[in-house]
Amino acid sequence: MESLRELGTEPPQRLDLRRIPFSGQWGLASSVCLQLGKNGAEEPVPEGLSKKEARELLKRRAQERSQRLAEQVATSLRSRGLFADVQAQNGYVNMYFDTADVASRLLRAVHHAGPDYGRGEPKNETLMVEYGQLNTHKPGHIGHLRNIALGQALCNILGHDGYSVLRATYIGDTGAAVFKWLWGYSKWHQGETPRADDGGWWEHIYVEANKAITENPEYEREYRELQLRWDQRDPEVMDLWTRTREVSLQYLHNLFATLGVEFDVWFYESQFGDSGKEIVRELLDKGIAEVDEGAPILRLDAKLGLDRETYRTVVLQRSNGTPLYQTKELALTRAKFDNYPIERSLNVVDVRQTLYFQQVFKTLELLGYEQARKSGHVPYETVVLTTGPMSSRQGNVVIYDEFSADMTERALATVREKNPEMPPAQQAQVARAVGFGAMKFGMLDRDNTKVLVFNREEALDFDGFSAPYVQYAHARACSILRKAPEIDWENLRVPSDLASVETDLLEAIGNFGDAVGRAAREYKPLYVVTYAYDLARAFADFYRDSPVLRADDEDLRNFRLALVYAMKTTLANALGLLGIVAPDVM
RNA sequence: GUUCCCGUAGCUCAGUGGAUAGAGCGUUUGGUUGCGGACCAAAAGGUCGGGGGUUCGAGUCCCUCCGGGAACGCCA
Repeated sequence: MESLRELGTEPPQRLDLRRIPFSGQWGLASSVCLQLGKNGAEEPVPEGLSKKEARELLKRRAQERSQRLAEQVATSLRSRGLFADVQAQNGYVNMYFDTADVASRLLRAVHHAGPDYGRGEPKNETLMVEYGQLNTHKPGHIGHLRNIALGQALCNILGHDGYSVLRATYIGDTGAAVFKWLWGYSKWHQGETPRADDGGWWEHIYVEANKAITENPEYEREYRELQLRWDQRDPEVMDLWTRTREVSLQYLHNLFATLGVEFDVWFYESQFGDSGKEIVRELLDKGIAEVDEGAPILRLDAKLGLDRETYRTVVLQRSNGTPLYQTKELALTRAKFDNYPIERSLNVVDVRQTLYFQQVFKTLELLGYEQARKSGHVPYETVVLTTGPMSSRQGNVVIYDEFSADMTERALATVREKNPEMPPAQQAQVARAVGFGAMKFGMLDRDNTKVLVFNREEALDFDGFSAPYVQYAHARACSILRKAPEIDWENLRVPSDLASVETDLLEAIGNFGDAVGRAAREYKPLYVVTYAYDLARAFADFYRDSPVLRADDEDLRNFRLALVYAMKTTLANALGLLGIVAPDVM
């Protein structure tokens, strides 16, 4: 600012400072001269130019003015000696720091923080994140996998960024599908022992029952009667439901366990029917809701005085008095607000339910729940097959158990090929890390807003932009560190003439906290995925060009070892946030 | 009809209003005196769906059109 005044130019109110696009040196850039450059560029334009040409000319003049101004500012700043260097480039003023100093601070910071490297400031806020909403009496499929991978990563990321996170799941144990399954089971599979380890078995019974019920009105009546008996707590039906539900829940626990997922709170759909009806009564009593065609409804847009269709109208309960999905959702969300010390509640659910969640949170706002304002739906697009959407009714789903078995089997074959001398137990362990890593990575490697077309061949491909690539970088770093002497942190000396592969790697390591913060702010684990890949790539470039163990100078070797250590630590942290194991060997 | 999302290299996708739009796969050509070749290098490949606008500056923001998907009162 002072430099600008010295030059007789009045600086703007706020000085814009940004990081210089990295090319070997760290520093800050200001575009202030670009903004000022437009002044005085409107000198007369020569006759005979087209409008476009005139515009281009003015643009060019502004550019030149900016650059001249930037050069003057740079000269002035240089003389003050605050920065290691100051340069004018493309109209920007670039102020550079001392490279070795920045590098040294960064490496020590990573060493000091270890697993906490990249943590955000404590936020003093508790969130509840709900994900992994599976149904009992049905298998998990790859659509659920995207949900679980996203939810798990999001919880880890929010936690690392400084929030206190409660992990919750909500299990559908009373939907129509459950009763169709129960009907089919008692009709044709009575003697069979329910299986906690076989999603396909549950799927088969459901698909068979659904088909029969659709085709035969008599069966339709039978299944509805079963549902009615459950509503009336008929002992025989309750017993069947309880027994099979128990095993099915065991299946779900197993499924979550293989993915390394643990929840602090389990909610069940069957808990919220009655409390849902209570909320509906309350909404009617307070005059917020009304009855229309026999069903309680809430005209949200009218209630909120909105002209444009936004929240529309929500039907709160069936006209026959039974609860709807959204009835229970209201009760569930209120239970979260009432029973847990949370400021925010997030639901990781696919994008098709956006409107319902907007309605639920708005309704609770009308009931005076302040937490509802900050709460919300974290939507993501669906997983579809190359043949179209999955439909568990028709049975064209890719069942989770079968897919994960494929993945680990394929991984095991690769491990055996690459490491024939490795003990079988370790081969299996590495294969699990790689198989599950690749599976999750494949679910996280695109934006939430994009439909994921599942392609088995691509999913099984471990090359390129994939978990194994990133995991491999980690294993290689571990391998170098295993063979190296202890790092002498006391006498860490960073050379002043760093190679570009070294500064690029340092830059990548230093970006971790930003990636975590951004991913937490925008609820997008993808940022951590691309970050982890970029870091691994920077490391690959580094160890190709910069020998570590064979570095000819002791200080240089010590520095490079510290660099490898910092990269390994950061990469392990990043993979950990994604729920992916970082193997020491592979 | 209303609202929301998507459209970037042959394919699948990144890209925080900022400096020369990047990866992976695929294609072509290469790489063992080498810390582990699940790797690396080079080449080819772009009207960022079209058109307006805002801005010193637009793939990014606004408007509009086109193409694809989704949600819209008693399914979950």
